[in-house]
Amino acid sequence: MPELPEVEVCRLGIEPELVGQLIHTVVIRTPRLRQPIPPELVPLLTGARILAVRRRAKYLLLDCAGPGGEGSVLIHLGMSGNLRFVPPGQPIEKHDHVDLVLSTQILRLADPRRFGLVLWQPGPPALSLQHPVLASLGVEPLSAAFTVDCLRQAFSRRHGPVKPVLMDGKLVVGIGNIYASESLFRAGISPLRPASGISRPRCELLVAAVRETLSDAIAAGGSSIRDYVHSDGGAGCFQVQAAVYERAGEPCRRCTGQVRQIRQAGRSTYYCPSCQH
DNA sequence: ATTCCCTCCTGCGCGC
DNA sequence: TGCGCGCAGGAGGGAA
Repeated sequence: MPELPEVEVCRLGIEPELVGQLIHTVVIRTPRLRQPIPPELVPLLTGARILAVRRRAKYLLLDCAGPGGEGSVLIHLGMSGNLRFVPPGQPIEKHDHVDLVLSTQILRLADPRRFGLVLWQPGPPALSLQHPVLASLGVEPLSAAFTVDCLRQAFSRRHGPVKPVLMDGKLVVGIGNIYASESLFRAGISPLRPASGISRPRCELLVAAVRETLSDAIAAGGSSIRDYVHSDGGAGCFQVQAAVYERAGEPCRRCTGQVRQIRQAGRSTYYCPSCQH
């Protein structure tokens, strides 16, 4: 489900509830996610305190310190994961896989498709970025490091269509299938255009478009597409504003044309052929 | 090195 | 009503 904005909205929602809290117990009901949940998580986290809640790409990082030492919990929500606070005694539902039991509430991870991850990186918070799943990730699109030069460098050796390239986390993180289409629409760039051939002025447009699209989505509370829910249970509302995503055949919001749906690298792409070149 | 295809898994909407 | 099919926010691995 979640791309960068949804993960960031989730982080913003859970951070004030989690920081400073003591973890009473951890319950792993379903260890089999995309990778097995490391069983040592239970003894390591029992009695530990949560010091910070950070985000890197689409991963949430819970920095913890306790009797078993310090380390960070890495959580990825995959396609269908969500984190919610529930009161003690809340009945377990079918896809509730992990509980972080705090003093007055439980942080519960549910993930029907089980494409998510819960991992552990021992050591101080700075070391968490060296975990194998994080070590070779690209630049954060909302950081100062995401510049036109950075994007041009990344595009220079990529001769395939720009849309799948934009989704490659080795270059830029956090841009998934929705926001790739939306950002390209905002920049007026065709998803079919070869990445390496995009001019500097167009790269400038794209950097700005990615930043704006992601920030707007965060401000709007994340996407409400399909089963996305906030940690407090409220739905996001970005879909209302989606310019092209899942709007095949509908009128473009900017011109009189129709939104078209194509397939790229196995994923649906939406764009307006008359606005995007 | 880059690019595409497949896979992991469940649920949903659609056509028949 | 029910069944089969295709598709769905991700991302890593392997083949070409």
